[in-house]
Amino acid sequence: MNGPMQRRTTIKDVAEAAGVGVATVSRVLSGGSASAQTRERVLAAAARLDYHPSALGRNLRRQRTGGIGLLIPDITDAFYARLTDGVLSCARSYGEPVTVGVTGDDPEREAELIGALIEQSMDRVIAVPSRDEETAGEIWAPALRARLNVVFVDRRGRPDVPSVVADDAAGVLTAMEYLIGLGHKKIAFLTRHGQSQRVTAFTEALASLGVPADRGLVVHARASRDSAYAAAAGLLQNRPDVTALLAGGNVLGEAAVLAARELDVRIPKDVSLIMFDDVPWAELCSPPLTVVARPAQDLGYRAAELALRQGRRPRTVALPTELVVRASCGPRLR
Amino acid sequence: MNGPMQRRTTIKDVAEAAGVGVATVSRVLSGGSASAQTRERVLAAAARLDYHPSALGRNLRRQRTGGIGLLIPDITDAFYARLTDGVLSCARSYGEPVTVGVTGDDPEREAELIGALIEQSMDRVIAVPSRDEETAGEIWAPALRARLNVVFVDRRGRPDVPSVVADDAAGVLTAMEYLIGLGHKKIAFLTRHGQSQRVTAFTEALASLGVPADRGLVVHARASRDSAYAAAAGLLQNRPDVTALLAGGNVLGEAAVLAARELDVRIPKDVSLIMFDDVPWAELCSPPLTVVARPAQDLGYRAAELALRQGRRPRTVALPTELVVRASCGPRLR
DNA sequence: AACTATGATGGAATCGTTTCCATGAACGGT
DNA sequence: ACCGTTCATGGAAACGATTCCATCATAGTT
Repeated sequence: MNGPMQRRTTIKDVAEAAGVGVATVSRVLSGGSASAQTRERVLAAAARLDYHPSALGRNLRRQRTGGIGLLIPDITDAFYARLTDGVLSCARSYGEPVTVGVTGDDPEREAELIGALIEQSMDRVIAVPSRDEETAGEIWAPALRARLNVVFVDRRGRPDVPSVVADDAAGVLTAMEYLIGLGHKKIAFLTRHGQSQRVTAFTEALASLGVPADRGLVVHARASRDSAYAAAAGLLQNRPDVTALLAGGNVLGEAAVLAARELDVRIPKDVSLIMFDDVPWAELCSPPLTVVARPAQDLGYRAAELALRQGRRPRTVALPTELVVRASCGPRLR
Repeated sequence: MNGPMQRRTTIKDVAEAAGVGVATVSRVLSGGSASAQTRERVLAAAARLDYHPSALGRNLRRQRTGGIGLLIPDITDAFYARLTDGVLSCARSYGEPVTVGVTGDDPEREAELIGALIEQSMDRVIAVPSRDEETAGEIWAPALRARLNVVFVDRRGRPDVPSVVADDAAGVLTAMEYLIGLGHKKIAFLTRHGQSQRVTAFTEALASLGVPADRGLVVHARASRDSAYAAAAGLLQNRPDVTALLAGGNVLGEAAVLAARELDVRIPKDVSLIMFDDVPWAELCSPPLTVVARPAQDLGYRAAELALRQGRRPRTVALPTELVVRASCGPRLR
């Protein structure tokens, strides 16, 4: 701005101003041994010089950067936005910054972001792994070799890395019980990458509730919103026998609602709908959507607590899901 | 994991293995002067030792941390999630990480987060300032003194800091023209902190279109979702003469839809509704909402480009808004 | 008075990379 | 053969904070 750049005040300046050694200033500012008189002089000098320590020297000496690295698939997905909010809340209470990266569920991008975190020696990482156990193991091996404190969230990645997840299986089961209780037998599951546990739970729930499985009723969409819409529309068009739909995420739920409207499929008269995740707009739909609510903020908060924790850590933390019944499900009419 | 922690490979190891000096390794890896033969030997040694430079030494030597700091009011607000997505997209194309902080529109939290960015010597910052020009000036003074490259986004903060904003005034005017064109005279504006420019534009639009202003029709909500709902419900209850409502943000729009439903106010028969920001669920509502669309991702992307830019920068970048007509507005019936 | 223990203090090494600047080799011209 | 220029090269300083360890002063005990 105005005039030549002034040199930033350093610990040497404070030491000189207080008439002590730099080790003494460092001890005073970080709680080490110092007499009351020395402490007073140092703090007065620091205040007078408006001294703010630089993290750069500290980071080099300690061989690590503070803060948390967070890797998520999509920040515009309301669920991941709220999960991020949970991480930020917890991190803030510890005074730790959060560096966010979006992987797009692409393993190459994930590997690149992991490399960047290692380069910064950011040793606490929370991630929604883009791949399941075997490939995630490989992608995350450099991070573990570099001794990063990794916590997976929302999905399990490798068995030896702690994870914080929602009890998806219970959520799916509860939803299926509800729909089957309403008489539905032809229930579709709209899913996408990263939801293999929900797919497994769907199949197992059908078996345990005595409903014949129909493999054609598990429809996979790709990562984009357009693909989700196409999958939903395709299902509603090609399978008019379907009377209930479980959407594995809120982007899929959104696609299902739009496709139903476009095809004049009435919810819940023609098709009952349950979607995963309670997002604010679930209530705004007409009818308001019944959802399997997963505690996004809590998942994030707990993952951050685990990542910031020293010493022994639990292997997996599972948080409960909850069926929130609104008005998008009705009895089977055909 | 297994065995004692191995020391990380450093540039000295590579130098020794290649039989050169560390300055030579540094030059080879960062594009300086080196013979072809030397270059080959250094790169082979680096590959063989699986050497990855540490940013910690570089940061200290250069007196700065790479990456961008981003301060926004609320990551769970769909508009800010998409703005963040835009910042992340641009940053990724430059290979720069992004550290995210949530201010909650609280000046104290903002000041604290600014301090943390200065401590890390993170010298490129994008922020939605929590306050208007005068107070933002004061809060951001330390950042400017520390010569951080600051760009404000979505809101203007101080005149001497570049900003990337949407043309809110034009957006409000277009919306008001549309509503007045439909015959509405009693138009309410539901707003919250940080939207003073939209409020001003609302008042000016009424004046320029010859509609008498009614100060009771500008209703301020506080920062929370609950407060937004209370404000919307209060307005609809206390002012049955209102036939149109402009919501200044998507959280306010959501509150208006919920309150209308709760009070059996039909949209658009009883009250027409336009809200700011096109969010994915605007289309999901019944009826789908007419919106003033602001390009959230573009705002973020352009702000990141500006923040990463060297040399001379434009003072303000204004991106256009667009009225997206769906089905939540109708002619005045009373 | 001498000895021992304890706490405060400070000089300097350390962390890893960048970059300055001196040095030497090689090449071209006279 | 000598001189001047250019390019490659490497030793070491620098960046700022932390932390180790030697030193000294003080207090208590014998």
